[in-house]
Order: sequence, then structure tokens, then C-alpha cells
Amino acid sequence: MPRAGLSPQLVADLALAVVDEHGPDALTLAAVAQRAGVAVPSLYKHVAGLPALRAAVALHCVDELADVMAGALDGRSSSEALVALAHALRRHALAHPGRYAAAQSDWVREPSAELLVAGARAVGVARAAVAALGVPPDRQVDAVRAVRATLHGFVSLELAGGFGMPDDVDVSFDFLVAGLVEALVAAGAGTARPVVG
Amino acid sequence: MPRAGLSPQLVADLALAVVDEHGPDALTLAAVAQRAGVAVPSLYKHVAGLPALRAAVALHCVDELADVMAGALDGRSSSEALVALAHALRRHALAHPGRYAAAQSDWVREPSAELLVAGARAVGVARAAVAALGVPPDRQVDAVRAVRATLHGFVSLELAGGFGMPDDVDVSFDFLVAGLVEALVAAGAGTARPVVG
DNA sequence: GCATGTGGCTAATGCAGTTAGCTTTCTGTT
DNA sequence: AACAGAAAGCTAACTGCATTAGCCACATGC
Repeated sequence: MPRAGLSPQLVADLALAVVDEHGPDALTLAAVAQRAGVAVPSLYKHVAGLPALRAAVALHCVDELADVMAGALDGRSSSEALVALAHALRRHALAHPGRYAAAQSDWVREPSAELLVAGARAVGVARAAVAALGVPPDRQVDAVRAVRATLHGFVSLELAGGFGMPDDVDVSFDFLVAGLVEALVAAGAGTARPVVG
Repeated sequence: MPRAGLSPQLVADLALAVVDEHGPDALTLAAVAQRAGVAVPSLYKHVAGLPALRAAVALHCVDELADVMAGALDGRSSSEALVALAHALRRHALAHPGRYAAAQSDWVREPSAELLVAGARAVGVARAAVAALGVPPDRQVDAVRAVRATLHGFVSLELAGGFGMPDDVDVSFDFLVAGLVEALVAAGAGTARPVVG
């Protein structure tokens, strides 16, 4: 019985590969053990159980998503920033649908503090984007919620195969993002000159 | 061994109750059998298995959602219709989170023809709403996708507990819906007078 | 009043996660 | 170099779930 040379990191990487190839629902200890060339209980030497493995994968995916979002903002301002964020997020989700799904908050039953921090970082990036658009502070929470709802709604419907019509989905996304930017800019303008009109 | 008097309908109703109380993930044959006061294999006399039971529940939930949406449109026109649809959908989802989740397309692996028809009906209602807003036919697919993405995105994030900030979620929703209506009206106006401006 | 079909049941199988406890291998100290 | 102990693998066993097979009893129809 030669040692397989596992480690918590390697187990998490294998789990990530499963999620990448077959989606979060396919993440089972059996699948990971098979990839590791190891019996299922052996995994418990490196990870506390399935929920812990899920938590590790989710943390990685949320961090990655936050990185993608932050990278899109880099060097851009005003509406360009939000548009770039939107496209970067969708591109990432389409390229790694399993990871995107694993980053959603309903996949892990009891989120750890680390996971909450990672999620907060992603939200912070979105907040920076709406701030760059001129949305005043007292509207930023609403604006961030609008951004998240819009982008997540579109991408999750698209990934779930919810768009049956043959019409170009890229066009629909551009349409949606344009409307979002417009609405947020208007909100900014509205509060920027509160009593003038 | 007195007969329990089950029927496919009754089994589906019990399944719906499980989904209502504990969410779609908690729907197991064991849970339904317990409610029915019956051994698990007995259920197979009335339903083909767990996937079939899920399909039945999903069909009911999608139909119900389409009804709610259609009911909101009743007697309303222009932007009022879409606003009413939005609030009716969110109200229904918050009142029956399990049913709303069960109505999503990723919950059933292989949707039946019936389920697709029910989904198409819901989409048709959304299309009627955007048409009432003056969105021209060649923009309606984009508009419907925007409506679905916006509403589903917001509601699913809210149900997943994704909104950590203490700020009023009702206000955020109104903000989002107002922006959506505005963007769709603008799209209608834009295509109504294509070359004038 | 019996024959039949239907609606229950128990038993058994397979697959998932998890725990316990054993053995082997690596490592680090003397 | 030898050995002690920790770390990493294993098998065995248990639980909960879905599913299938096959049995038995009730209810109905002739």
C-alpha cells in the first residue's frame, strides 16, 4: 500500500475538478476518492467531511469570482467599469459554470466566517463599480442589490438553459446591462441634484 | 393492514407539503411515506419514483407561478401591469419559498413536455407585460429575458439570504423595478421613433 | 361467494456518508 | 542505525436513501 501523497490542498483541487466537469451536485466523496486513487474513508484524514469539502470549494470559487470582478474594474471608470464587470462575470460563469454555481450562497449550509468575508469582498467590488457611476452613498446598497440581481439572474437563467428562444443571448445581455447602467446613472443624477427640478 | 387510501394526487399533495415546509432538497420518498403513514416502497404504486414525483411537484409549482403572474396583469395596462407582476411574483416567492425554488428549471433533470408548456405560459405572461409597456416585437425577447433575469435574480438572492445589509429590501426591490420599467419604456420609445432624434 | 386486481407489506440490493479501529509507512530523535 | 510515534492509508460496519422483487390481504365484480 504505497502512499498516495494526498493533502487537504490536493483533495480540494480534485474536488474543484469534479465541480468543473460535472457541477456542484456531482461533488461526492466517492468521486473525489476515485480521482485520488484512494478509498473513500481515507479522505477523512485530509478533510472533515462532505460539508467541509463543499465549504473549501465554495471559498475558492467565491474568491475567484471576486478576483474576476475586481480585475474587470482595473483602470476603468464611470459606466465602462460596470459594463466590464458585467461582461467579465458572465464570461467567467459561462467558462466555469460549475464554479459559478458553487459560489452561490445556497450551496453551503453553514457559511464560515471566511466565506462571508469573501462574499463581502465581491459585494465591495460591486459597490465600487456603482460608486464610480456616480450613485450616491445612500443609494449604493440598492444599486448593488440591483447589480447583483440583474447579473446573477441573467447568468443563472442562462446556465440553467432557461432561455428557450433562439435569439442571440449576447444581444439580450447587452440590452440588459445597458438598461442597468442607464437606471443607475439616472439614480445618481436624481440624487445629485435633489431639489432643483 | 387497513388501506391508507393513497392516490397519485394525494402523494403529490404530500410532496408539495414537504417542499413547502422544508424546501425542495428535503423532498424524499421517505419524508412523503412518513406523512402518508406508509412504508416507502408503497409509494411506487402511485408514483414512478423520486424523479417523477419531483416532476409532478415542479409542474404544479410552475403552473401556480404562471397563474400568479397572469392574475397580476388582470385589468392593468402599461407600466402598472409589469409593476404588479413584479410584486405579485415576489410576494408569492416570499410566501412559498419552497414552491418558488421547485419551479426553477434546474430542479428537474429532464423536463416533460407538460412542464415546458407551463414554463412557456409563464414566459408568455411576461411577454404580454412588456408588450403592454410598448416594447416593439423585435425587442420583446430581450425585454422578457431582462424581466426574468431581474425578478428571478432579486428574489433568488433574497431567498438565499444573500442580502446581508440591514437596509430595507422592499425599497431595493422598488428601486430595481422602477429602473426596469424605465429601461423597457426607453427601449420602446427608442424603437418607436427610430431615426428621428 | 369466489376470482381478480390493486394497494399495501417485507426483504434485499446498491450507493452515499460517516465512524471505528487496524496496519503500514514515514519521520525525527537518540 | 534503530526505534517511537505520528500520519496516512486500509477494511469493516452502520445509517439513510432509492429502488426492485415478490408476497399477502382487502375490495370489488361477476
